[in-house]
Order: sequence, then C-alpha cells, then structure tokens
Amino acid sequence: METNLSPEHFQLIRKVLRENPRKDQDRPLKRKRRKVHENSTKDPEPKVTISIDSSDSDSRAENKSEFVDLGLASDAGDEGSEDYDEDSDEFEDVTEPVTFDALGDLQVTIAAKQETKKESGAKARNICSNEERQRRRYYHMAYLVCLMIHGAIINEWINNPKLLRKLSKLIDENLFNLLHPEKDDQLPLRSTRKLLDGLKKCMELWQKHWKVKKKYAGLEYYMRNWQEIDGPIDLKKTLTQSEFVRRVLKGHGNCDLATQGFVALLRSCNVNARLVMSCQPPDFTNLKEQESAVSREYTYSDSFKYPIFWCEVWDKFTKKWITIDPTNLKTIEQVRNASKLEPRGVAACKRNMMRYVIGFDRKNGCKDITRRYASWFNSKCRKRRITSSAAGSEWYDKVITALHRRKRTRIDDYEEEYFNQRDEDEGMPDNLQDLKNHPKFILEKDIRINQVLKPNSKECGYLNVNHGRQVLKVFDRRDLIDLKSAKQWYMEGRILKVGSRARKTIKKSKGRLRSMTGIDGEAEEERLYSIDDTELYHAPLASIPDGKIEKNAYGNIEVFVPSMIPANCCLIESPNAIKAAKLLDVEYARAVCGFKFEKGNSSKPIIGGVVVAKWLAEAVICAIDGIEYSLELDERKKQELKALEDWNVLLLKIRIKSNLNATYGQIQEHGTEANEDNINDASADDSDFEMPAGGFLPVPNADTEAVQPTVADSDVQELESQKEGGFVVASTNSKSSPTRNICATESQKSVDIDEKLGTAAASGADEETDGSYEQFMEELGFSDQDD
DNA sequence: CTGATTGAATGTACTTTGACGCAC
DNA sequence: GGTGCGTCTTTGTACATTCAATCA
Repeated sequence: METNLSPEHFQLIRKVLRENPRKDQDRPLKRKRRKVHENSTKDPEPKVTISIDSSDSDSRAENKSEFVDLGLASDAGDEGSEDYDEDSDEFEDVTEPVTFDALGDLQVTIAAKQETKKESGAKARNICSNEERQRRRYYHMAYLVCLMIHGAIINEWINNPKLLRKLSKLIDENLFNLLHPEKDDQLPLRSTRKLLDGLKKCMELWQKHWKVKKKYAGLEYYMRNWQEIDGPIDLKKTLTQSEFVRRVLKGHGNCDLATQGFVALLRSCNVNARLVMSCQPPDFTNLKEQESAVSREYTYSDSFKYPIFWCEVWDKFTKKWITIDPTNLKTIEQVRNASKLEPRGVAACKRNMMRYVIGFDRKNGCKDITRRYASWFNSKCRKRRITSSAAGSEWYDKVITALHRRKRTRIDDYEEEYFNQRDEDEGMPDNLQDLKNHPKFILEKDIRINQVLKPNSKECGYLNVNHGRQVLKVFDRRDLIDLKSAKQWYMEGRILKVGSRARKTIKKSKGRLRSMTGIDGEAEEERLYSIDDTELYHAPLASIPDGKIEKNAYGNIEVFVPSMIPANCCLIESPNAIKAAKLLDVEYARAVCGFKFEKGNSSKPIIGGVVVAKWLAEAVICAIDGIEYSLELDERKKQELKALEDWNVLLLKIRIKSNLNATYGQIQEHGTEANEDNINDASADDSDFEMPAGGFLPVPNADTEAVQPTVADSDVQELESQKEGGFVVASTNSKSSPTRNICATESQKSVDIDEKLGTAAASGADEETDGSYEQFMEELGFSDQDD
C-alpha cells in the first residue's frame, strides 16, 4: 500500500547484527519492552521479562526482527581469546526459557543468580553487575539501530511524491527564487545571503502554516534512564506513511513532525535538505544500579529545550551545510565551532545527550554528522559513544554503511574536509578527566613506560590542577614513540639495525620467575628500541638444490609473521604437513608460529605447519592430500565396521526376540507406524551422507530417541542398553533396508531376514571391506601401519 | 556546581620451547 | 631399546582503565 524500505534493507541490518536469520519474513515490526519485577535487589529470585510486543504495530510486512534477541546473541567479548572455553560457565546459573504466545509476544525470563555479594560486608555500591553492563551495552546498540532505522523510514516518507506535490504549492515564485539564488561572481556571499533569507521566509511560512497542537505525551525520542527502560513503556500507536502524510499536510502534531514536514517543504521545491536526527539511546556508560533518588525531576522546558530532529540545507556557494531548527529553537545557523543545538547544562543533558547525530539526505544517504554539533567531540562526546571500543566502532560503521544507500558525492568530500578542520580546531580540554585517553593530547604523567617523546618535542599546553597550585605539561600524541624490546621486535619479524642504541632502559621485574629460579635481588634491565631502530628480518635462504633450511636450537624455524619465511621457501599449514614431509624424505623445518602459555611459567611452541623450499612445496602438498585421503578412507572404514557391528548386535537381538516369541508367545507391539515415520524422518536428514548400499550411520551419541524406535519391544530395549552405538537407515536404499520390515513384520518373517543379513554381516562383509581397503592403501602407497 | 581524588571492579599485557608412561 | 603418542594440567601477576562516590 505504501512505498516502503526494501526487505534487503532489513536483511542487511540483521546481517550486521549477526542475528540468527529467521525464515518468518512476514512478521510485523516489533516493539520491545522490558520490565523488571520491582525490588530486584531484595527479591531472592528476581526476574527480568523482555517482551517484544507486536500487537500494536502497523501492517508493514517487511519490518521485523527481534532486536533484543540479536543484541544478546552477538557476543563481542570473546573474539580475542583463543583458549576461550566453548562451554563457558559464564552463564551457568542463568536459564532462559523462551515461550511464544499466541499474539507473537516473546518472553525471555532470566532467573538471576541467587547468591548475593552482600556477605563481604563492604558498603553496597550503586553499581550494576558485569552481566548487566553487557546487557546495557547490547540494549544501547539495539535501541540505537531502531532509532536509526526509524529515521531512515521517516526520511523516505518525506520523499512521498503526493506530499511534495501538495507542499510545493505553499511556496510562491519569489520565495522559490530566493531558495535558488543565482551565483554572484563578485560577491558569492550575496548568494548565500539570499539563500539564508529564503530559508528564513520558509521557516516563518511553516510556523504560520503549522500549529504545534500537542506537547509530547511522554519522553518520546528523548533519552530514558535504565529504570525507565526497564519499566513499562507506553507506546502510542505506530504511524503509517499515509497517516504521516495526512498529518503533515493538515499541519497537526508535535515539534518533531513539524520539523519533518519542514524538510518535506524544502525538498518539495528542490532544495537539498537533510533530515537530522539526534539519536538518544540509553547511556551505556551509566552503570548505576539505581538512579539516585535525589536527582530532582527536571522541568519540562529543561528536558525538551533542545530538539531531536532538525534540518540541514546544502549551501553550494560556501560549500557548507546550513542548520535550521524551524520549530524548537527557531534558528538558522552556519555552524563554525559551536552549535546552538548542542544541549548545555546538566538538566538538558539528562534527557538529550548528544552522541549520535545522523543526517538523512534526499537521496537516502545516511551520515554521522555528530562532529558538526558536538564542540567537544574528541574529549567528551567520544567516550559516550559505542564507537569508543574497536568492536563497537566496527559495528557502528556497518550499521551506517547498511543505511547509506547512495554513492559518494563531492558534497561528502567537502563535509569530510570540514569535519577534519573541526577536529583540528577542537582545543585542549581544561580538565584531567577529558585528557585521559584523549586521541590528540596526553599528559606527561600518562606517558607509558614503553613510550618516549620524540627528541626535542615540546609540550603543547599546560593544565592547571588544584586551583592553579600545580601545573601539568600536556604533549601532542603525535610526538610519542612506542618502544619495544629486541625480543618483542623479533616477535614481529624485525631485528635491530647495526649500531642502534636503546631509547630507554627500564627495570624489568620478574618477581615470580625470580623466586622460582632462586635468583633474587636486583631487577633485570630491559633495553627498548623504536621501530626506526629496527629493520625487517630476512631469514637465511634454503640451500639449493636440496632445500636445507637453517633451524634454531630446538630444530624449528620461527615464523611469527609471514615475512619471517625465507624468501625461497613457503609455509605449508596443515596438521599433516610434518608427516608428509617425512614421508617424502625432503628437507623441512617445523614452523613455530607462536607460543601457548600454560600454568606456571611454562610455554609450548605452537607448530603451525612446516617450511619447505618452494620447489618442494608442490610435492609436499600432494603428499598431504594423499594422507588426508587415506585418513578419510580409514575413517570411512571404521564407520563401516561400526555399522556392521551394530547390525550384528541388532540382528542378534531380533533373533533372541523371535526365539522368545516362539517359546513364550507373542507380545503386542504398539506404535510401529509412528516409529516408522520417525525413522524415515531421521534418515531424510542424513541424506547428504553418501553411504554404500545398505549403509547405516552410527549415531555419535547413541542413547538418543532415534535409536529406540528401531526396536520397539521392551525385551529388546533392555538389550539395547548394552551397546553404545545406534544407527539410522539411509533413505536411498529402500531395497536393502530391513528396518521397515522389522518394524512391521511378524516373527517368522524376521527370522528369514535375520539369517540372510546376519551371515552377511558376520562373515563376508568384514573381510571384504578390509581387503579392498588395504588394496586401496597399497595402491596409493600410503599405509599408516608401520608394521 | 565542577572537577580532583579515592577506591573497587574489571580488563589487559606480559610470559616466549616438558615430562612421563606406555605400546609397539 | 628406541620411538611415537597420549596424558597430565586447567592457572598468575602487575598494572591500567573505568566508574561512582566523595571531597574541596
């Protein structure tokens, strides 16, 4: 019914967020709501309910996705650690039963850990748990992405042709000419002046046309704290595009809608206007468990003084964007170093913390333009953004890229230039906090032990501390040099240049090692060098033609980085590489790619393959292929053997069963039909395994239900417990599949089959496979058995 | 009110080449 | 008697960073 965002749009975002892809593409846009049962600190079993409510969403079919899910699913924390345990007990006490109710709501109930840390006796700090921090981080991300998508959708609606057609009638020819001034060659400023004049007139026109009927019903787009997030959120009915257009044309609604309408008005007369949105997700750097009770309720005007939405117009004469807030502050400005739209004062920042200002342009571009509006972007704003961490930054870039749907233009170049200039112009912070980890400045005392200032570099400023009683020197970070020890440089494939001198000598304290070795007392000295004191390490070449490689004392070659491989050699990374090289009896060296650290001070080299001369590499690779193939065959053989054994056991059981039946009479079987279905289902899943005719796959964990149906009788089930393997029927070979018969059959029939199959399994089959396998191995010349 | 200091919790850099017993 | 393979173990310390609370 309306022009909507394409499904790819959302798929992209989902991909970005590493969401578990869901097939049900038809689910409507979901709203999320999160409730905490009151007294979560006192309740011995506090519960958190996340409910994603779809009941009041509109009918736009392609909007969907469980953002809560995807937020929790993406785990950014463990990527760096190699030894990260898969079955980590991080969440061992947390259970998450997930239930879908009829309305499509999703409930995730997280039972929090029972034990409390109050026994320690320490004063209870108003700080949330580590898990809660993580949750807030994810929630922040999910919230942010929702807001950005919202902005993108509204921005598309603004381009609605019907809306633009009707709005364009409001602009008369004079005004239109003002908005599109001629280029004044003598005084370009005059053109800009005209444009500004036109924009002002537009603004006045719009203010006259538009009656801001309603104040905000709640917090709307303004920032909520974590208690408000967790508490019930009263979401109004969702807007649809037709309703949006109707309201804009009518001139009804709140400030936000008025601004959006204003952007539409400008676009209707072909002005390059941007919809700007300052996204206000909850603050993830706020770790307070509870918002302090004394924080007074800020007045309405404090909270909503600064706008969430505003407008930008491209001025082609000055090559800058002009900022217009037509409804809230009713101002037009050309932002140089500070913007009037940046919230000032504690009260205003409580609800409007400028962190993510996104500009959506008429060609569906999406850019982060926070730099224009945040005057202290580097020192203050930066820390509150998810981009402060590398992983968060990567994530954010992906989201922006996914929402940015146009090619780069010259305007982007000009804007980037402007942002760079703003970065340059941002002054030095005047307090300690903001200088900590500042991207451009560093305090003298924060220079690390392995860093040194460039010779002759001078401080670029001073900071007064303690009301001027102390003065600290501040340096430019560009004057810093990172230093490393010779060994550390070697780990990066670099060695010291001849005659280089240490930039710094530090005392190395190796307390534990020292106490272990019995040497104590004076600390060892460590000489540190800069990268300029080093050069790339070139390993000695392998000898020609035999390819002999120089090895270290341990008989290995160190390949910490690719450049450490001798120039006429190559690294073959395969677990079977050593075996292959040995088999071929060629010169090789085991490659140490790193170390694994274990308890105490012991460390083990990680052998990442072998280094061989280039002219021998192909042979080694072929040998590896062969070995892998033979191993595969070996594995196949094992599987076959196992299958045959299992068959044997099964048939034995059936024989016993039929004997029992014959001796003591028959027992009613039940559920055979259902069982048969199960078997067929199970076999269908395994259809991608290619097994020889009559093949049965041993099920790795044999005590699963899949095994049980094959032998339904209770007598046989007892026997079943003796064996460890199970099997399922391969779907392709119905001819030789006896299970069907067994399940359906009466005792007499099964005996016949028993005899046929039993003998085959017991006698011929084993030897046959064995024989053929060995033949095969001999042909290949890769026999593993060293008899 | 602002910003320095303090204290607690969390995060990260650093470390840089077995020993033994058993089966074949 | 030599070789190869599996098993043992499952963890540390020091310092940096970050926040809320408190103090000046």
